[in-house]
Amino acid sequence: MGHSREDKTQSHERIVDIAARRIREDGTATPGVAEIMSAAGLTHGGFYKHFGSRDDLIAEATERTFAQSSRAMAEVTDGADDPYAAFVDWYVSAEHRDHPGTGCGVVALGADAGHGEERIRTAYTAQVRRYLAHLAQLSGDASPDGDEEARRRAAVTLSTLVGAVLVARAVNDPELSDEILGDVRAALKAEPPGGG
Amino acid sequence: MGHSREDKTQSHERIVDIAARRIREDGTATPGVAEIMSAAGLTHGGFYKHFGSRDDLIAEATERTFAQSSRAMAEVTDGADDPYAAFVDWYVSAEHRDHPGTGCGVVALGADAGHGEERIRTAYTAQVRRYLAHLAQLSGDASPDGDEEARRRAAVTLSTLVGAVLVARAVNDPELSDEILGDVRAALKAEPPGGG
DNA sequence: ATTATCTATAGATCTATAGATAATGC
DNA sequence: ATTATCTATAGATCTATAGATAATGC
Repeated sequence: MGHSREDKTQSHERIVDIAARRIREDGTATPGVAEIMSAAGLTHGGFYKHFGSRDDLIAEATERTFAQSSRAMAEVTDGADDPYAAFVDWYVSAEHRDHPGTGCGVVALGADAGHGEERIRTAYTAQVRRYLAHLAQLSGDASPDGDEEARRRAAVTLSTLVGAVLVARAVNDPELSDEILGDVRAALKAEPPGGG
Repeated sequence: MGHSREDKTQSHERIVDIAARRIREDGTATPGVAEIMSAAGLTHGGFYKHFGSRDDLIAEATERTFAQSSRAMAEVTDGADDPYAAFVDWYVSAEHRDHPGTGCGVVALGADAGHGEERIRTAYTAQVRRYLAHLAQLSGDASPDGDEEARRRAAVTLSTLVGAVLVARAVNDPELSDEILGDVRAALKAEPPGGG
């Protein structure tokens, strides 16, 4: 048995990390308490010393998902020659499509957030705002209404990114899936945010 | 008791219609056999005389969802002054966002299709192809590479439509949700498919 | 003494089946 | 006689709890 308080903290982190991956892979409803605890190397009995309920874990895992997304977004764009193109290429990639567990929660958890508890929706909404702000900032629009126009454009860009990955994951024809991703990458980069 | 063979056919249709609505509202995993049968005015015991398993019902309900989507798409564009604008306004509307049960399955079932059985993904893929063909056809592109270009554009447009409604349903700030829908409507109509 | 985790299990829920009931349809 | 639906229930699964165990930490 692991027993120290530090062990407990590490167990907690491990449980949340695993849940954050599993809910993106299979949705918030699918992974059970026993499965998640087992993946964390623990038995299910101790779960309720860590969380008040399964819903509490799912909410915490959702929040962690978006914290990870924020970091990933910054890592991808920071220091890139063309941050906007780097962001598009990262988001609309076969790699991202094929690994939802480590990918963006806005696409993986979109449907679940729509059906879910307020705490999940609040975390989701905050991440959408961060994406919009980041995308708008990447657009170097210098026109008078630049800020407002950039924000409008960011909403459209985000919708396109999210929709492309959602559909690319759902179709069971790999060629069609690749085609959608390729078309969206090309279109978004051909008309970058500040380019009008 | 209702007993005739016609009664059974009607019961079957009612069960599938209700399931097709409920899976779009809450996902394919949520509605139970008992709940769906009860909503159809029946008890759960008779379910397995209609379907081999719950999964069979969900697959049939998915297929019905997309059959309904195909009809809705045609109704919206047929006879419209500007079929493309009519389609965008219909898809990216508050009405569509607020009524997933009668709306498009490509957005409502996207995540479930990604996790789901092959039969669901096949129905989903067929509907994506129909949307792409319809959108490409609405684009009156007369340039040499018109067909190919129109198809590429359709993939981008579909991604934007789907992503906008997914995100608009998930955020819990009504103003942000309305803003995303409004921005996407304006952007897609400002740059219609054949317009370059 | 406290506590992090374990084993065992209660209680609820869900899919699926068995057998009864009351009509239809030959 | 057949069958569409009903009542009742078996069996599996899942969340949550109770009590035991073996360390930590004062």
